[in-house]
Amino acid sequence: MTGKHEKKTKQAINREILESRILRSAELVFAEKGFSGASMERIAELANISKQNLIYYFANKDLLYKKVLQEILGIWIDKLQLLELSEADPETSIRHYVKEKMALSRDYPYGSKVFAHEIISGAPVLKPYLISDLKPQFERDIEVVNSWIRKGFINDIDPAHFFFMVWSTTQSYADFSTQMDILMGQSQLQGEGYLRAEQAVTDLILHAIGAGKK
Amino acid sequence: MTGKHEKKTKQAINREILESRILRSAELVFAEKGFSGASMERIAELANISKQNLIYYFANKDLLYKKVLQEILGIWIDKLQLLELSEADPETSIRHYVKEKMALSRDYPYGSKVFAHEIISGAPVLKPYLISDLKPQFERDIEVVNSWIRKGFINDIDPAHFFFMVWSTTQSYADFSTQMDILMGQSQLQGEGYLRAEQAVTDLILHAIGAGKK
DNA sequence: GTCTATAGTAGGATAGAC
DNA sequence: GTCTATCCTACTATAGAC
Repeated sequence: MTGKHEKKTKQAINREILESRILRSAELVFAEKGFSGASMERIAELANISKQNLIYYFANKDLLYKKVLQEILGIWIDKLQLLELSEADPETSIRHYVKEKMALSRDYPYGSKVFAHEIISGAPVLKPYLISDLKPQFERDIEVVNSWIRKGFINDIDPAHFFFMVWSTTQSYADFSTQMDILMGQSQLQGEGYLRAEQAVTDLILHAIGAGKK
Repeated sequence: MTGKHEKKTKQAINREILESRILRSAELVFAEKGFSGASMERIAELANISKQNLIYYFANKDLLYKKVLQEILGIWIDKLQLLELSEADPETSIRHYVKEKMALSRDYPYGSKVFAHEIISGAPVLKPYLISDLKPQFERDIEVVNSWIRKGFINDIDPAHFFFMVWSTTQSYADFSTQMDILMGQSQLQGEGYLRAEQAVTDLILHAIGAGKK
């Protein structure tokens, strides 16, 4: 009935859907148990397929782990280019940057946790990608901040350590959410509470660099 | 020759030395591989004893892991009481607090990483201790900051999110050192470089809350 | 493309000699 | 207290039927 090409497309779409379901399951398990603690069985179970079928789609655990990591790093690098906004004033740029980073922590908490596990473990898999993909962007963004300093728009801060602060602070809302939930009560960081967190972080960071003083 | 009691003491001392050597080895392996990735064999190897002998001192992996976690949490809670300094002005208190926290990241990087792995994984072991030991101190410290705000010493910030920022920023110098080394060059965070980091972080945080304006 | 069965291996833990 | 030998479980990965 259906032509060969149409059939293939449908298959391809199904495959894509299943693969992304597998990747989301893997993300969750790697986030909770780390690489070694994650079992292919558990990932398959969450994706509602058999372990053997999982291996059909992703030949082994290493490959699956690598895919999950590349996915989250790709999203991060894609969404976070301070450079794009270099025309804008520091306050607008930083507000946007922090908002995006906080949104990533809210929308991809498991990816963030997998990334954190990986870096803490010494980045055995991700190291080359940090060098090739993250470092160039980091250096461009440093230059943007330096130009703000030269123009007197913000305080004479250390740009590298400033970025470390923004990253660690915003990412902690994903990585350390367990601790925050314990200390504040879980409800304090959902819905409205998360907006308050975003506002608080933005305010602290803007004051930290003296933005908005013109 | 030696009396019974003296002998026992000597044994006890040797035991203590060996146990702390084991704990340091375990800290390192748990930091690099997480709980599941760490093998008792590897820990024993680092401590220069046999796996079976390791089990003689620490009956199983869970127990060893728990000990390592309790040790680092104990050190942190012990050294970080903002309350103790509530008599001092905000700038002095915060300078001291950040300095201590940065020192902990430098001196106990592996402990910090084990802690991070644990929290990211949902704090399955540490949760009760966070509730019983960390939370009360957190609430006292929140009150100290609130009193500063009431007296007009610092900006009207959100104390909880302020602490999250300080913790995540300072701990990232232990947990995310791999990433920092890649981005800045490893030499940039040793010796003098670490002092510069401490200075940069302190400045950013003091400005963030508007301390020192009196 | 999905399943059953199973090979292969790593690692935690125990028993018992010395 | 330390060692050798061994058991047992959990998990990755492969082979082959359907």
